[in-house]
Amino acid sequence: MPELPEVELTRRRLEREVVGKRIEVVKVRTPKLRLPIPGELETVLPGRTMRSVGRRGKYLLFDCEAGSLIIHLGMTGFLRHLPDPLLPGKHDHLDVFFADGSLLRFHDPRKFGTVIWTSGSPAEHPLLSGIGPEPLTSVFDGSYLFRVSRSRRVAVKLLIMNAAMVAGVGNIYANEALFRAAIRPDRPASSLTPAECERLALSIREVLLESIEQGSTYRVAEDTVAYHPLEFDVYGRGKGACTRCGGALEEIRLGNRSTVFCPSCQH
DNA sequence: AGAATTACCTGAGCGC
DNA sequence: TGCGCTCAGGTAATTC
Repeated sequence: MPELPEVELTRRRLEREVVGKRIEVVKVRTPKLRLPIPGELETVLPGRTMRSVGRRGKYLLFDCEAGSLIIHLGMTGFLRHLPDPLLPGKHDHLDVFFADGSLLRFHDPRKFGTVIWTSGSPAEHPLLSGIGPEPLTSVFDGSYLFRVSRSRRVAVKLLIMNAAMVAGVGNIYANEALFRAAIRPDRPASSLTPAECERLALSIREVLLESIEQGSTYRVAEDTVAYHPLEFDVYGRGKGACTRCGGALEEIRLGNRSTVFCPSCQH
């Protein structure tokens, strides 16, 4: 599933592919996602030029002069820029046709994705305004994590997956970062020491950055979309052995999400 | 305010 | 071969 690294790689790819292109026609094929795709896209976007592609957490922000198209890929969404329009297939929910004949297509089988239009600043949109600091900026560090965790007894894994606390950390990288920081995911957030918060903030930055770097060398084939081939230490390895000590990993559920950790390495 | 729970959705994998 | 079941999970909304 697209996590922050995949969204960032998508941003970089689309920045190369669609910035500067003039929108000619917009077709909303599936209005009913979890949140409806606004029909006004079809009237407000044509004639506008895509000026930039930004990112806030896992939201992609397309500056379209009159406002911004905001897209979240959800679990299974992806965006492709096609030089020559192919006929839309199943789960192709939104097409943005450009004046040069190419096409930006949003595809999402599970319909967890979100498409938003705002005529104002994306940062001020209600769905984005409450998002916490970007994990790859200096605003996010151990002291920040320590400060916001003091009044929280929730499991630390759920804290770092809370977008209001820090943007864009999903289940995969929450598991990986906690393993790297040697912290048990079910520890109450308020029990973390300043040193542990420092390790955790650093680990989150590292796993995200490494994933972006690995993914950037991974070429997406013309008709398929694949995510980076990173091998994980704990995620998806519930019955496996710890890559560090060789002991048995343990799998539990936190917030109804699969959680894997090493009971002997993580404390 | 913080915590817990639910809804949304479909493909994949599995047992039979 | 196919049926029914479970699982995957980000986020908004709801409830306590």
